[in-house]
Amino acid sequence: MGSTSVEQSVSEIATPSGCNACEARGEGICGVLSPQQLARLAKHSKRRTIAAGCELVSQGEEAATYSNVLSGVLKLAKTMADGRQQIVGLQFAPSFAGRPYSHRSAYAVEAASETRICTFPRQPMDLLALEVPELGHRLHEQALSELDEAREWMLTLGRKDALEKISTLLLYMARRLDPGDHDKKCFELSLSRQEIGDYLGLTIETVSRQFTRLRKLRAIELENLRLVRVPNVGRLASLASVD
Amino acid sequence: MGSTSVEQSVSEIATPSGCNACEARGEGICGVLSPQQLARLAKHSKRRTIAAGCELVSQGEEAATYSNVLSGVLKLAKTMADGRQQIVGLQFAPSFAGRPYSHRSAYAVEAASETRICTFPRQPMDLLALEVPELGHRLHEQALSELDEAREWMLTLGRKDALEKISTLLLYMARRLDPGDHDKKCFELSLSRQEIGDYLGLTIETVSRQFTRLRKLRAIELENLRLVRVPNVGRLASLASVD
DNA sequence: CGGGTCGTTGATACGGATCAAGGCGAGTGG
DNA sequence: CCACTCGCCTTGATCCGTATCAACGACCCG
Repeated sequence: MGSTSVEQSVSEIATPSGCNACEARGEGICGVLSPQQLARLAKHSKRRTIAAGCELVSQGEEAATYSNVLSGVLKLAKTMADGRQQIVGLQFAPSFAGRPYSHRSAYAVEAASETRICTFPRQPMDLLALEVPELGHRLHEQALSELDEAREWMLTLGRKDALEKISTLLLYMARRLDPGDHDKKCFELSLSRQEIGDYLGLTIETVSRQFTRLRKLRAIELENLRLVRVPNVGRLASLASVD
Repeated sequence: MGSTSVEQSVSEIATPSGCNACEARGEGICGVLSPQQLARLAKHSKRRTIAAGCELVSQGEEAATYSNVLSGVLKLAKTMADGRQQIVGLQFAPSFAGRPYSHRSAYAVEAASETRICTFPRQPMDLLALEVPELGHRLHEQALSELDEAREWMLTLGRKDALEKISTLLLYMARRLDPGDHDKKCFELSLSRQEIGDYLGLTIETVSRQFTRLRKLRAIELENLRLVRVPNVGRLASLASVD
């Protein structure tokens, strides 16, 4: 699980003259900014493509920049002194990544898959968030929905068994990566078996066994190790003990 | 675990002409409001004393009011269809309780111990939060620190064993209920053994055994079932595997 | 081809759940 | 005042789900 440094994996640095064409402009936080405000931020912003496994911010570090996720998935992970690890959240496009208003990050931020992000320095962003109520509000809303998600996950971690945990994760990923309310879903899992274990408080062996179990139950099909097909979302949801 | 209704347990309703004397005024949400703004909120606010076990908001309900916790402890709990329960957070004075900007509550809010709160209707509060950046910011900060706390708890739930879980909880309660950086702490536990289990993903029997274990290890002393004395915070922290 | 990483599968160990019994304090009624 | 009950907690015996240990397969890359 050796994480590469950011510098090594920058494969594209472009000045964002093209905020207007940015895919995160609509739903992301930039959507609420006026052209002038956007210019203030964009002056120092950089687009980067981050390789899977690359660490953006390490645990305990006071990050100098925030990011918007343009595509791909970031994982937020806490590691204990003896190496035990817990993933405490994932960030999909087009979300904002960072802990607003200066705080050491209590977790590392790492690319789960190859990820494109737009980074910008913390200070102007914090100022803008205080000056522009709409921006502050957008960040607040995101924090609230991450809080809802974290609490939902506490229920999964504390009270579900291994099969329910894996089903819950697959359902969650399916909803994020193949949106819309089809009955069937298909998506590319952006986490390794180890990472799934670290998200659910399980070992890789248990993760693997439950995948096999779900396949035998015909709740999922695996095209390959990463490509998951869910033929019937309702059945998976009932295995996950989700509403 | 029968929860009484709010109405039955109101033992004191006073018009808050006395916001100025309010103990939550300084650190709480209200601290950032001008007298006029405060008046707008206070017009509809009510102080109540809530008995332990009384449910303020039920899971899935769209709450009509927010509250400030003046004293005591509220617990936030999620319950699955088959009855499994997980506590996903506690709120101590002087914090704000509620999900800003209208959303169904994903969890029930219940008094863990006898609790005094100040309630006020949602709508004027939401408006005020949008109009007064300082208030929005304060709520945002609280959401962020609850998020940090929830993620810390995910690590506890997913990766710690029973002894570490109980030690982590006791340390957390000690810090909240007996603040200051003494080496010794003493506090009244506001949760039953069942509730502790529901917070940590354990059964009451396991909770009880770990209490006994901690007593034998001389990491805690129990005056009675609820009154805990911690002779050496550092030792408890190392049992909790906390930084 | 050999070596490395990642995932799967099997055998066994162990921590916490479950089942069962009993203790203790508070409230109630005789 | 005591006997009784009820809720809450503790302790012991046993069971089971997941961790651990070990072997092996699939795939990739040198």
